[in-house]
Amino acid sequence: MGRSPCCEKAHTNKGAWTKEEDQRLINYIRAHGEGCWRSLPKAAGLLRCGKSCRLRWINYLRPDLKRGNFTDEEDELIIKLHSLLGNKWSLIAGRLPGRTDNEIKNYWNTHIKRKLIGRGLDPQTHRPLNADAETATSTSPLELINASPPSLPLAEITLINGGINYNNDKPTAEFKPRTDSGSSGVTTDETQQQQQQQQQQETYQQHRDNDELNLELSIGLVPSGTPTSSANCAESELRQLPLQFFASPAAAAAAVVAGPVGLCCHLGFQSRQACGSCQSTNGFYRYQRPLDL
DNA sequence: AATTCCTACAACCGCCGACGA
DNA sequence: TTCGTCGGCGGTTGTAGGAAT
Repeated sequence: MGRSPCCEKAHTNKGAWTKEEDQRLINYIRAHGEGCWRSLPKAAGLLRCGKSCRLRWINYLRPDLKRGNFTDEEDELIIKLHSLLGNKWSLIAGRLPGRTDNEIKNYWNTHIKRKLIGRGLDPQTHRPLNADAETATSTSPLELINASPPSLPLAEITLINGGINYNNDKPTAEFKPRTDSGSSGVTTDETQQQQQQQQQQETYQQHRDNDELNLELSIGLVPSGTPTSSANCAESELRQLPLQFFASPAAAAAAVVAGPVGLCCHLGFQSRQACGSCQSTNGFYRYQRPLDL
């Protein structure tokens, strides 16, 4: 037995919305607020599916929507957030006031993808396009978070070339190499895996030592009580972060997006000099100044 | 001027998780 | 515990309008 349709499709309009339909929807929501989308069309006198009403309102009619082209700052923020979250458009949209997930998704597919390709980066992995073919089936940073042990303390996360480090109170972070073996179903025996990981770690170290490409991205939760507009967020403050535990890796990832987040991204060729907003400790860049998002 | 191609984006579809009965 | 409903999400499609031929 299949699922019942969300609405009676035989008597619903489809396609582009008319001005009259828009006005009916606006008037109804102004009068009654956003409520039960299923019953809204009938109550508002619309021959539309409730889902369609919701989409129209959220993506087009909402008064707080920002219209117009994306700014360069928004571009870069989307790129950074995508490198962290993958295609989690709703989470990304949550960090861009006035922008919708649909809008960002479309903008990504039409503009940013090309922009990244122009920079020589793979839009999905954010890694160099000329990287080895075996990295094509790479794991997204969010997947790496999901692959991490449950109830992970998320005081600070550092993503490095697709790898991920969890830094809590230890100055030396353990590097977790990315797993490039493709689908999670592929398994090798343990010694092979260990050898592979060791090799990857050595390769990574070599790249670091040789000052080659720097694709580091650091992210940390802003300590509670720290003003996000603060010019300086000393690392000592970060150390005092109470450890936070999350019920699931997904919850941890969501917390990264929901709360104030400090981001620092280094693209291009490696230089030992950190940007003004972060500092390097033990080879790992950490943000100093939270980004005002 | 007509036709074809390309781009941008609004809208739809199907799936999933949360929630209540 | 199971089942049905609902809201939300991401992927995909349809189409209007502009550019190229």
